[in-house]
Amino acid sequence: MRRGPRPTLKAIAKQLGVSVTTVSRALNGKAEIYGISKKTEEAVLRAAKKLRFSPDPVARGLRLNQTLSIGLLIPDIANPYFAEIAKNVEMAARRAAYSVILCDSQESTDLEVESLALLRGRKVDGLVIAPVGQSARHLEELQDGGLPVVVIDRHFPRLKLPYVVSDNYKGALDATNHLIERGHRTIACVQGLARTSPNRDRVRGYQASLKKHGIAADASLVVGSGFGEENGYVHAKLLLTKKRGITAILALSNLIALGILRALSEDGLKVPGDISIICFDDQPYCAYLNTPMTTVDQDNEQMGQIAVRLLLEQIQSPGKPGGEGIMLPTRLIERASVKRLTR
Amino acid sequence: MRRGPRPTLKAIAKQLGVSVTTVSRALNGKAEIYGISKKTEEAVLRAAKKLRFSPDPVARGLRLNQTLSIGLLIPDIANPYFAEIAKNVEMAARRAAYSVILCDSQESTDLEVESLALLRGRKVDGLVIAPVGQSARHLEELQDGGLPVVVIDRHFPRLKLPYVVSDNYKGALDATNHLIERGHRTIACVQGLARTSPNRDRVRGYQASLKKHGIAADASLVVGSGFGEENGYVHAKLLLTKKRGITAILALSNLIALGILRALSEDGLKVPGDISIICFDDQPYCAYLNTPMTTVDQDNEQMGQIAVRLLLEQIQSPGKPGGEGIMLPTRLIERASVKRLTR
DNA sequence: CAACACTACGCAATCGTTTTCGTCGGCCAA
DNA sequence: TTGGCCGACGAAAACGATTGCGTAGTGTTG
Repeated sequence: MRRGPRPTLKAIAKQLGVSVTTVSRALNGKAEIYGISKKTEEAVLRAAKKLRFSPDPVARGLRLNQTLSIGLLIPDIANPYFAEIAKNVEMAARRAAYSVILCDSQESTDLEVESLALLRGRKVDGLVIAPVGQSARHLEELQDGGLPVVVIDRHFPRLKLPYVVSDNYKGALDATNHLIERGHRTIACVQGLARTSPNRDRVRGYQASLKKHGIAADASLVVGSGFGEENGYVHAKLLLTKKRGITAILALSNLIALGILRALSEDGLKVPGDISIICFDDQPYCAYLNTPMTTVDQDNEQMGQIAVRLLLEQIQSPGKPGGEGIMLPTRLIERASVKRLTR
Repeated sequence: MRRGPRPTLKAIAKQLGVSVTTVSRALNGKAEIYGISKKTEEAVLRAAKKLRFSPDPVARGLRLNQTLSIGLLIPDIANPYFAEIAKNVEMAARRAAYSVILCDSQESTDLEVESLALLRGRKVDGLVIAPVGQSARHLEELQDGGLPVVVIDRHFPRLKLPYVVSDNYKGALDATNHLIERGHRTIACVQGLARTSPNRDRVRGYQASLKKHGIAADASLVVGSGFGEENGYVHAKLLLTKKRGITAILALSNLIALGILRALSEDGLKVPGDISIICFDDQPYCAYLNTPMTTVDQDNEQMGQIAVRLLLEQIQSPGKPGGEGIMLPTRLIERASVKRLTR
């Protein structure tokens, strides 16, 4: 269909015997402002339609210093949680005529820094970042407002950048309450990366619930050091051998839960018969595990959409003091992995 | 750090008292060709380093008609299978200094067409497409070689575009052989979208295995009409009520398998005690299901990397008759969802 | 009839690079 | 002395779109 090179303003201008200026103005709806006759305007519009003209975004970008694209920086796009966020970011951006340039930092701060430079170099109009979360040094220089940025999933309290995160505190609080209300008293918590904000908030929520119910916090029940599966496996194993009387485990990520399941299965323990489990981050398969898993669902759909909305607001009205930050509610999805204890 | 506007060629030129031309040539390593003295060259290089100069890709793109970006068009980036492919495409592209513009067609051919236009409009240097697969009309016009393209996952035999797909035929053949060798004779197949190439090839593989072992093909054992979970659930239900003697099911996608598990669980049937299952598309959680699932693993890591390699080859040497297509081997991962029958 | 306003446009600069032609001075050979 | 050649660079034209100033022509008014 589309034969040869794409049409340019010049082509249309020559065909109609008018100047490039006039064509540009007519196509940009500025005919009235610049006093272009209806006749000419319509002729231009018709010609443009016939030739399927669309302005070259590269040339446009050079002149206007605006690319109609945003950068999306994700620590691991293969993680279904982030993949879903990416999907919603893409959809929301597309609706606003923006394209998404995807960068995967592979959970490496170095690659995150490199990607940031790359995206700036490409002159994206804005940035949605799910930071690795171990360091914020390189993010600080984004604060000056040169480039609109929204941070998602993990945030840094000291950073003055708008963010969208889950209410991790409340999520963990609810989950722990749920366990305690069903008679559990000795509840372990297998955590992820200790120095990240979601992890800190979740542990705080867990501890707050215990305190509220008058249960003494046992520091040795909070273990783990990563959001991956191996971490869940190892620490479940250790917990099972070293601690007595654990009736429930709160897993601070999905993969951690899978690791715990593996450990339990090896030891012949049943869920929820022997041990109850709640984990963060609902996934499509959670309902189809042999024991459907009770989970703390994060609204990553909203997270992606809101992030883009905040970003576009910044882009459209620069200089405004970018929002403070938004916390999305979590939702406890009850399935079958928690047993009601009767003593 | 980076204060004010980024440095330009002109800035460097003025500072050194040379022309923009000279700066450009020195920076592009063409000093010798154009006879620029070592002295000048080094001065330019030093100044560029000091100012942290990097050429504006937008301006460069306008002049060179090349954007150093590729488009990645995926039917559903939230699907972990595609997310993993996307990750590998991004990594491979980055290694070659290309950026990835992500488009999600949401399994809609209309959106696929729209995205294609958008990516062409953005003048990407190449395209990696996992087509929705229902229609190829809009892909035909990509054949003329104007824009380098590689098709992945699903392909169209009549389309003269290089592709990278799994050996779906062999994967299904192996899986069915595996079942038959363990004594199964009445094997159902719950398929996905019937008109897509992976589905066709898998069904052919399934049928070939039956034939090889002298088992009459029963057309009513091949059911289903989509790769989603609901399809698996519904057709498993129907199979269980209408057909007798089924001892194994081959699920042509991961989500289908989840649906089947749900149906079986509702009917109180155990895997593999009552029914054996093998499904396509290994996922991280497959090993952690209560009955770890035997799967046909596709090498989506390779798929992404090879796709990018093929694409870059086309980009770097245009006019060459883009490769024929590549089939990646699948791998049967044995876990515990298949029972050995003894009669 | 000169001054002015208004209509309907066009010229040319601009964005930052790359690249096609030069140019200019010096040196050497004829 | 002059022609040729080489070393070392520069001017300017692209690439395609946008935009700050014009400005030619027509009509109106004092």
